[in-house]
Amino acid sequence: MKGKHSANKEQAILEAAEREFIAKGFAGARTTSIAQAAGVTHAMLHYYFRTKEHLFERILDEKMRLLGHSILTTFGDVNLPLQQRLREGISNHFDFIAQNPGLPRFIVNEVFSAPERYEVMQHRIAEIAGAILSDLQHELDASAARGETDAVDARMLMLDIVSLNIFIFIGEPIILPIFAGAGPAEREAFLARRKAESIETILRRIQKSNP
Amino acid sequence: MKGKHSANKEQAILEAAEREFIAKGFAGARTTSIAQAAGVTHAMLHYYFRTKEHLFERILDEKMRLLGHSILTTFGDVNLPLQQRLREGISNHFDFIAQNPGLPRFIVNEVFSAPERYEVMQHRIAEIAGAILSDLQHELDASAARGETDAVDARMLMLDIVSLNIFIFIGEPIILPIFAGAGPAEREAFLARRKAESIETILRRIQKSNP
DNA sequence: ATTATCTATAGATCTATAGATAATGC
DNA sequence: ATTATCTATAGATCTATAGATAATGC
Repeated sequence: MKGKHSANKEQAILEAAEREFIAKGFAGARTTSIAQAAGVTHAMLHYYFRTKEHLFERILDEKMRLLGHSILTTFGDVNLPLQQRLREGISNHFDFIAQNPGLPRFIVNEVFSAPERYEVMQHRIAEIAGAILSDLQHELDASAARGETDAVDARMLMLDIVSLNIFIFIGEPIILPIFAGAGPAEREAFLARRKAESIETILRRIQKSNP
Repeated sequence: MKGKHSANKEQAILEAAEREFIAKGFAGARTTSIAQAAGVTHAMLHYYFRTKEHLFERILDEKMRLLGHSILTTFGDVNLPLQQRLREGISNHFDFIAQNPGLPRFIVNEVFSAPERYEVMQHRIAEIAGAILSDLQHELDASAARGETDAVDARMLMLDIVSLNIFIFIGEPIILPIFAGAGPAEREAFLARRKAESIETILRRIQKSNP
């Protein structure tokens, strides 16, 4: 059984590791820096997690689950009318990313630099995505058949949403200084505009062209 | 003056370094691996470029210029009508990224992990972007005034284009296995669809809603 | 004479572990 | 008795350079 104070240190290491890994990636992260940031000696890190790799995978797994979950929220409430559902889904997805702005870059990088880490999850993700997308496709087709919207491929629409919502955060260090400004208030305002823009762009994407 | 064979080796080092840095980032790259891939002894790398940092900046600068240039192409031929201009600009931009698929991720990562490297270029980029955007805004406003399109903010539209075009490539190792397939033919077909989707989405973004 | 290349190694990190000591729970 | 923590250090890389040797251009 774990001692009372151990939980603090183990947790402190995990939190410090999350910051370090997300900021610098696996290769750039230093176990000594993590230990220092967590306020423990370096040996403790190996006591709890054996290796750097081990600790890293613990963080990566958690973050991958988080990101996967965020995609699900994009589909919103199934009981709402199509446009309303999209509106809410995009908004929820955007808000989630805004609260975890470093997440997409972190995952994409680590999957890229070590694809084998991702292979395990791939099938599971593909399965879930397939199910949800075919449901969305049905709804899109029905709406088009009623003449309320133009026909569109659900997969393309999904990628449009994710692209519009996520790219800003991945490119933030380049984009923000140019388009917004340094202050946090300006950042807030800019993000609000981007969120509205995502929604507007997607709704126009399915809007009937020649009524 | 440089000896005849030196150019080959120096160039070989640069090319190997580009691959290594883009694949693994600054922290993950190994000068020994670069030398080996270039077919030279490790000492040669330091003979030509003194330090790893030096070699890296050489690559990063070149790639940044390249990416900056690619943004310019997005604005296409100024003499064409608005829709046509956007169509061609988006297509050119997409094609450029498709030929340098690792570029956006590389730049974004290195800027993120060392923002001070980017500060120098920031002002210059902001200036160029500002000039081009105000020109595009004029054209968008004129078109809206003529009642041909809906009004839209040029900066938002630009970010929409860049998001839609680039995100696919940044997320490629995650997206492609799910949405397309492993083969190069499937990749080609998928990319063609995405390019068409970018264009369609942007044109619909400015399309007049209530004619 | 200068430039290019190689061998060998110094010096700096960084991860990981061994082994001793302190704290905790039964 | 078991779990947590610390000190000290081994062992593995990795970058960088010193110093010797070979190739090139004048």
